[in-house]
Amino acid sequence: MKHKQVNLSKNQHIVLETIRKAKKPLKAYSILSSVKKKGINAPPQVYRALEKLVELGAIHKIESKNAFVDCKNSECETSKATAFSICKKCQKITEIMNSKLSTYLTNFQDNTGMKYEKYNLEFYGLCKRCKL
Amino acid sequence: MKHKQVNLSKNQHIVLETIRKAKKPLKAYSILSSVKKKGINAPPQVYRALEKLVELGAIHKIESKNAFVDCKNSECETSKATAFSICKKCQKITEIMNSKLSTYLTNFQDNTGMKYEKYNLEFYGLCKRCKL
DNA sequence: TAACAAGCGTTATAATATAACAATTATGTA
DNA sequence: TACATAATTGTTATATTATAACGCTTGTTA
Repeated sequence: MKHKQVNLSKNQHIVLETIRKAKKPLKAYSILSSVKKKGINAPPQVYRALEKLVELGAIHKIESKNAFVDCKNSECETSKATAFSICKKCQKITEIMNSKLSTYLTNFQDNTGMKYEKYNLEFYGLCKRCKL
Repeated sequence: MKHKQVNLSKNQHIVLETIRKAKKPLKAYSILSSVKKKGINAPPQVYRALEKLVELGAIHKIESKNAFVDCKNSECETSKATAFSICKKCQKITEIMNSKLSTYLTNFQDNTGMKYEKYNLEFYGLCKRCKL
């Protein structure tokens, strides 16, 4: 699985590596406290890096959690089509990579005449382990 | 079929009516300033009402905007399956009511063994008018 | 009518995010 | 090279969104 980090700036690189090492989605201020030892001191530095990384498709924002995960999908050049499953109990979040789903949603048209360029889908439920 | 607002408390009723009258999704603090004249003075009063109304399915939260809209879908007893289109330019937000879509997503299963109970889907793009 | 759940009002504060500005670094191109 | 310019950085301050905690009141129901 290929990772994208070639043209990243110093702060972008630090933030991305922090997110990649995490096993859970990270919140901005949690990232901030992790990277203070690397010389990143203030929120705007983190938020700017996050914004850029989202643009690049290197990470995704879980909107309902205000948290960030790295993109595991090598086909994901930009964050135009994202889907996640979120366990309500253990909070485990998994990116859903299902070509039928993404094809279905990418081609979806409602009756308002709107041209969709991007979507984000968040499923909630109980994961395999928490169901027991 | 019971009307959704019959059993609402005073604050819940005020907040719901404010959202219903609005033509756009409202943010919590915008609601707060609208309802000060009706005796609601502090954020927790608004947030409590919003939480309950979301639970009841009377309103939905647009996660990527931190804003609330009333549910236009009479079948929507609780907010278990929601989809919206969001215009990137004019910010117009429309609830998508499409039974094929909701059936497809409600029955969707990925390969992680997770049981989905709820989803929220947000499409972004340009609405008919802004496309021109 | 006692007991309990739900709701209320209030103060304070936590958590999330951005504005604004000056300085620095990277990149393209004449 | 040298200049323009776009991107990035560091910093302070502040805006925005959301919740904790506490005691009181109201509504429900056994």
